[in-house]
Amino acid sequence: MKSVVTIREAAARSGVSAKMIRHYESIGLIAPPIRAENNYRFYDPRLIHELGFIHRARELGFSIADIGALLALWRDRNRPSAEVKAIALSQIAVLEAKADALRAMSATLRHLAAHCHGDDRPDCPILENLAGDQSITQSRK
Amino acid sequence: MKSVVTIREAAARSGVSAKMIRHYESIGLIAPPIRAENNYRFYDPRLIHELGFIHRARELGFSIADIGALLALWRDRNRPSAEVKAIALSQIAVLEAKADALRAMSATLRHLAAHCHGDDRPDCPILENLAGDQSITQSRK
DNA sequence: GCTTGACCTTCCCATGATTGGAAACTTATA
DNA sequence: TATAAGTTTCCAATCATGGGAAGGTCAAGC
Repeated sequence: MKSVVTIREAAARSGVSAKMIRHYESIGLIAPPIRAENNYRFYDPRLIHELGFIHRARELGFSIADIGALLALWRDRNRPSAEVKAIALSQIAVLEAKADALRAMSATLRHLAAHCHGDDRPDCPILENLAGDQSITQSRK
Repeated sequence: MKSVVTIREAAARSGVSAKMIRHYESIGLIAPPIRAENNYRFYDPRLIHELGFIHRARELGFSIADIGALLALWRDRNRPSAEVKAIALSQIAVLEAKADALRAMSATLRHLAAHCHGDDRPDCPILENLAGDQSITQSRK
């Protein structure tokens, strides 16, 4: 198993598409790999490892900026874990805020849809609500 | 209170920014408003109403494409409510899938962060996990 | 009348992460 | 040698929104 591979193989091993590998290089997130005589990029295990790191961080929703910071901390053997944890906690807060917003939208829509016949008749509380009629969402038990 | 107003007033009344009002017109989501002799746009209550509709639909996370369909249904007095409900149910599914994905990310991160000291010491399960070390996320109680 | 400031217009560009594709080149297969 | 499959760079599109420039228009105050 070769340890220095083309961009296609690096993509397969890291889970990052070849397109995005080039992109991450262009924005300076990863170092440029070595080039063969034919100008092809070749990736060593260290770079592939970093790409895998990026891939997993993206799966956790980290922004590219955050990943840049995390990579810098990861490369620093003496980094304080507090810095990493602070980024993670901030990201948790962002994720939960987004999830809450989506849940709120979903709950409102479910409420409206529950009152919509969903048949051939034209009257529809969903449209009425979007049109500004408050009678559905107003709770006046 | 004038019933035909400038774009600024239409923005204030509908909750859609003037920028976005022009944008929605440019993509055909709303009809072009009348123009005064000086080429200024002027909005009548019907258009302002539609902009309010769009604003509320955006708050519920509908895409512009979906809003176009909803607007068409809204303008059609004889539309079957089933079509509206189908769009809403699809949107609910999208929202909940996104919320679930965010919650899963958050849960994983919370789990990792809980095991991170968050002090001056360099060892950090968060970075270890991102680096590909599975020992944290593997649950082997 | 002239200046100032607050509008309006169109146009281009940026965001964030990713994908698609074109044009040109190299390599491997048949 | 033809072809298919890789690679390179560059440009563009996505989605919804915002920023800003450059110029036209309008009202108020002096």
